[in-house]
Amino acid sequence: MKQPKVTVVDVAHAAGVSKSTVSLVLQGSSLVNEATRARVGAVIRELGYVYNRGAANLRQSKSKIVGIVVNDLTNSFFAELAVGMDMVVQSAGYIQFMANTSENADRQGEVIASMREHGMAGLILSPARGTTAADLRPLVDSGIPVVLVARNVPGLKVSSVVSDGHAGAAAAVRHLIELGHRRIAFLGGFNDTAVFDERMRGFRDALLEAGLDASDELVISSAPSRAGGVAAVERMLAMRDRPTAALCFNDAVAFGACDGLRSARIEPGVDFGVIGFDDVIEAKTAVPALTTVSVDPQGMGRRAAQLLLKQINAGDFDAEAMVAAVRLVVRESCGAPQRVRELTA
Amino acid sequence: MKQPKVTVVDVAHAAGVSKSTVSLVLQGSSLVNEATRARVGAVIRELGYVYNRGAANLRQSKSKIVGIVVNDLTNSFFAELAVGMDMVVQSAGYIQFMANTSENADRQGEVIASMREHGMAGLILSPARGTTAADLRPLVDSGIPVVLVARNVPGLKVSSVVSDGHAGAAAAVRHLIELGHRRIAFLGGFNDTAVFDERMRGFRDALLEAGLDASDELVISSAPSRAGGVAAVERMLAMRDRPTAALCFNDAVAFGACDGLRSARIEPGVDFGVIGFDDVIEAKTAVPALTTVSVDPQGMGRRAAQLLLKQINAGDFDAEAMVAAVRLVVRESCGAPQRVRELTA
DNA sequence: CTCGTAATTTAGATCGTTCCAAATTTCAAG
DNA sequence: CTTGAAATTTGGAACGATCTAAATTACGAG
Repeated sequence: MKQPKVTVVDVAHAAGVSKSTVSLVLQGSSLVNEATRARVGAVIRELGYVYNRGAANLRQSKSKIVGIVVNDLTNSFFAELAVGMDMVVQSAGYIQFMANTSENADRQGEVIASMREHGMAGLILSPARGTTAADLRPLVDSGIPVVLVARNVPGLKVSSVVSDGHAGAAAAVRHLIELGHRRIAFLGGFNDTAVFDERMRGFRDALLEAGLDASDELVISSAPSRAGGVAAVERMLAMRDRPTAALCFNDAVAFGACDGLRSARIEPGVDFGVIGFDDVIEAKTAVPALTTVSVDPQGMGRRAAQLLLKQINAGDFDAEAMVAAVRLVVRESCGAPQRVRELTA
Repeated sequence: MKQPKVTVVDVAHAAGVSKSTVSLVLQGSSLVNEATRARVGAVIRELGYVYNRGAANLRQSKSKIVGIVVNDLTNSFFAELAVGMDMVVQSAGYIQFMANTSENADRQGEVIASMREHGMAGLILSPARGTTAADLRPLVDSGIPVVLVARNVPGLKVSSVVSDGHAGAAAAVRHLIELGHRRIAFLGGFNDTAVFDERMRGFRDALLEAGLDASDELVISSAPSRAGGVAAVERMLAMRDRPTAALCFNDAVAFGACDGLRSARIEPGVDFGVIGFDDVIEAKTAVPALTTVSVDPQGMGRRAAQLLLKQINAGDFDAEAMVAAVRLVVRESCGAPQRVRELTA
């Protein structure tokens, strides 16, 4: 079982040439004679030679490895993101270290350090909650290209690809207003994150633009989860002047909000308008089907990977911020006339 | 920006010792004097030295890298699987190459070859459909530990971690029988896969054990997707002696089956019993909530990773087959008295 | 034949680490 | 002071590739 590992020298010896020639063949150089190339190729296959990229990198010091670090792979939004990256990384002939941090910034620091030691050429990071600029500064300063995706880290001069949370939230709110709602809440999400901030500002701007109330009490933050949605909706229902609709931080919160409404005997989509954010897979099949802001995570992942590869290949580069467009997918939970709009979107 | 990369020699020079001593410090050897260790450590931090694991591996020829190759990361079942592996791999101080194959065996071959060139110490593979023993033979023969997970590849002597499809299917069928069903179908899945075969046999054995009809016409294969479920249920409804319940190949098929039943004005969970397989996240929140066989993919991932690491550390090892237990989660789609059983499971 | 140029091939240094064998330092006992 | 064992430190050869500069071979022209 334990093969004694064949190297270029073995191949060279077996083919009756020098290791330099074998190296040339490996690189597909045009310098080598056709007959020689064929002979060496045959020997390579015969001996079952496996190229040692580590040894090569040592000399060349530029690897074909990128790092992908994601905060939560069990969330289908981020899984799609990762798959999008995977596609372009693979077809560019690179391979990726990929790690999940479970929103743990310490763990994130460890895996990034480990990837660095292993010689990654660049990193795509969907940062864990609580990631600070200081955490990433050493990496960025070392000159390794870094692309942040989905979430930004304030105070850091690196490239990023994020969705247009402001526009998405505003579009959602405008739609609710159009449906006749006049008092609208924003539910869920931790209010210390950049993503929350952006979506919430979109929410507020759209209200102000329509001359409606946008006071702070309408913004109820909570964990960005189903449970958080339940909690937030409870607090909302306790208000004296109750809203008639809500934009939720993400789809998980929206589902939780629906749960909470039902246990108060309020039917989401009929008695109360609910809109989510992200358009996760379940949004389409839930009851009622969730109106939500669709983000195309796979496309975002692809774009982030393309940006990273571009920066790796360019010796020098500047930080570049990309904002991915979003679109409102109208289904049933907002109480709109059924499905009419989704078809035209 | 472009740091001129500091090496052990630089550190050695700055600390006034030899590179051998620095190496010793790096490895935490007890041979080195406490004062020296401290001084070197300080210099390392000061210069921002980054360990080059590639160079080290070259000399030691044993890396801290494992490969994880998954057939479909957008499927939450496999995403959970990957997260389980990630957890144990990370805490063992390893780092993983991770790639998605989208059920493409060619792509799978490419990424595995690439990972090999990069020097992975072992591989966990959830094989793409159509993977043959011949595809993996060279890798296995090279002595690199391989663990197959979720799906097996017949004719290959490697370790594997799979769920107990036979027992799960049998338990589901017994439950349906207990509820009074006497004619039960098996819907969906490609009948040329090992997983299909196993679940289908569990289905048939449970029927025979109860003295019920288990003829071939009750097994209707199709794509293992929502669309496949719709198609399968249509064919089932065209039978003269119509079943009153069905076990589905997986949850996606089960959802499709529900869709198909509804468009025939048959209410799943009331007029017809449906059971799925895998217990994906949506199963709990669907309407009706899906009765299904729960597999604990994260636990399976963890076990697979533990097995792989064990084999990597053991110089020599034997192929080991693990079968993960499953449990039936009774919800509403099978028409059972609501929720009673889930609480006791 | 002999030459010069183009086409091939090659020796040997190098990348950043580990590891062996040997050298050096330390220090308590004689 | 010596001395020898224990404690530290170190030079230099690997590891498996690439790369440079130089060596060798081929071949058509004179």
